Amino acid sequence: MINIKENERLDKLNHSCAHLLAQAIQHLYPHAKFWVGPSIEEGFYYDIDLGDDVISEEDLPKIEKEMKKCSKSAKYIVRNEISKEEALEKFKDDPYKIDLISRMDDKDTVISCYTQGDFTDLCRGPHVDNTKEIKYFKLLKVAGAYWKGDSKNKMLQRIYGICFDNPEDLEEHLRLLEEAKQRDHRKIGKELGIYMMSDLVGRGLPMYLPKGFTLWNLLETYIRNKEIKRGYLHVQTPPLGNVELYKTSGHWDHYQESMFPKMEVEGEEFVLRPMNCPHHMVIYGNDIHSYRDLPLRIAEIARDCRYEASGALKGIERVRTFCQNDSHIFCTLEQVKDEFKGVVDLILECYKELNITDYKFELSLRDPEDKVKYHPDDEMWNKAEEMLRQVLNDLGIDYVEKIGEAAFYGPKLDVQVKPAVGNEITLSTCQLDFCLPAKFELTYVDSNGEKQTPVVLHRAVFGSIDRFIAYYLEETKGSLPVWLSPVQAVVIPVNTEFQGEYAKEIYNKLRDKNIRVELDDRNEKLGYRLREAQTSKIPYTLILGDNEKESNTVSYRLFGSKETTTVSLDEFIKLIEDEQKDKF
RNA sequence: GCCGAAAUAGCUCAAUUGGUAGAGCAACUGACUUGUAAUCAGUAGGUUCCGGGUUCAAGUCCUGGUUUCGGCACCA
Repeated sequence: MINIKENERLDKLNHSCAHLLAQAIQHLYPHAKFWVGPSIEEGFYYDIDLGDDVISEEDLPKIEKEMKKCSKSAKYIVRNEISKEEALEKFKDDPYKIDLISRMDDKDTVISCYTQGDFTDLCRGPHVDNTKEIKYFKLLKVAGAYWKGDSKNKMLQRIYGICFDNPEDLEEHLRLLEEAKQRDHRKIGKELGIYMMSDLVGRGLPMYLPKGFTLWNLLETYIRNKEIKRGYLHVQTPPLGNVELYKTSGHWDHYQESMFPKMEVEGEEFVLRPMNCPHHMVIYGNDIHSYRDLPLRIAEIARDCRYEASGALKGIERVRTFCQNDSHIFCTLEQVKDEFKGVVDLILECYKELNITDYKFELSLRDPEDKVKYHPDDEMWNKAEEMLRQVLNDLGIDYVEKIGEAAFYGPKLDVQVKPAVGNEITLSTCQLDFCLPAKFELTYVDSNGEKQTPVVLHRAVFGSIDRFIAYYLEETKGSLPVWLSPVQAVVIPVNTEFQGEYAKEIYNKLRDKNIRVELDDRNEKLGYRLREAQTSKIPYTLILGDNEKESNTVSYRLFGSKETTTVSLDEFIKLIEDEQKDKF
């Protein structure tokens, strides 16, 4: 999908379209006050204070009509530069503009305004020359948005839209938006019987159906085997813990609002765990460790519960209980770089095998100003952040730095992807931690016989299995690779009476080989059953008629293809086995 | 959590200004025995998300709640 910000002309056009929107709003709602209206990757928006008025989606056509009228009036968009004092005077009745102006640097005395006909807006520009250039646009959605992005502030109304230079591009964009909706994991997940939700169970609490759980188990086996090959040691710990555990870790102070409330039993207080680090710290502390034991990689596919804001829930992408493919690597300071490299290498290896190509790395750093959230040890932070930077540079990995996105205990590397609908999400994460081991008083004995505190890397390749499945369904449009398909093949006898036995025989033989196969010998026409196999996105459809029965072969059709290939059963089995070779 | 919208059969959706809740698919029964994306006929299926209210009459209007969707904030 096109990124408006990357195209100078479209960037300008969309920004100007935001002004056109504001002009139309001013005509229709004369009391409206305007905050900001920038262009963004997917078009533009304008944040508006309408007082007690409400704009809903059904008002958009009316606003678009007024915008068209403003566009047709063909006014030049004229830039004026004024001083700060003049600006303060000019916009004295507009608290939002006053706020913007007064925050501007005093040295930067020149303030620019853009005027088109009866509408003037404070703005840096640049803009297109004339409103008549803004022709092919569409208002897409209305939303609430906090003033200055702060939830403590008043909520303004935001209108989103997009603008192009010609009707074809606009239409194409709208088509892509529609297509994205079609591959939303919530839609595919329902169609393919991956998971379900129930009000009776509770919101944000997904239940995986047989097909979904088959996929889940395959992913678990896949990643666990990879970890075993890389020297990880798997453990199992309980999905809840004593409140003291989280007071020790610091999560009680830093993370409580995301946790389900504590429960009290016989005077003891417990919480459902929101993450697994504390448990793993305790496991490390169960033994004394020599430097010879390190790095010690403790891993677990572990269930966590987080009390996510109700408005944040989204299918299985954002839920209130999920499983992390988690690990904590305990190591010496000298080992951090190699271990970190190992984690990045594992992530890249998995992405390659899963054919995930559209992702980016983010290095999340602390906000040095935020002394409340972040452990106040600048030296520690600087060291940790520099270490991660160095490894990324060594590996030649492109990344962007994000200030204020770090965990409270250390900086992290996140792998970000874009889902079909909505904001970027984190798929994988690797976090460096100099804090928790000290809080749990963890030690190892170094070569001089002295106690040292280990460093910990927190990492998850599948940040959550649930979220990974969500993303992967969208990436593959539900058409999973053979080695991950819940149903790899379906056997269809052409005629249930004459080839039914042969079909059953083939079905049984495939099942004996651990191939995930279904038999469709319902009394329906071949076309009907074939269609269903295709809409279920099953990779192989085996069609067995007299020809196959007599020659002791199978004919298969690959998902999405119209071609039929006839082979012996052994050849077919080998075909499937080859596709999952080296995956488990 | 906040702003806005929505919720009708298992699924996808209809139902004029308030006036008899309907279709396709799926399910079930029967017939048909089928060679590469929907065989035909019949049957059954509903507290119209849940409470309360207005009205002769509510899927439709008002009101409280629940869930979902689009955003914001938060985030694996």
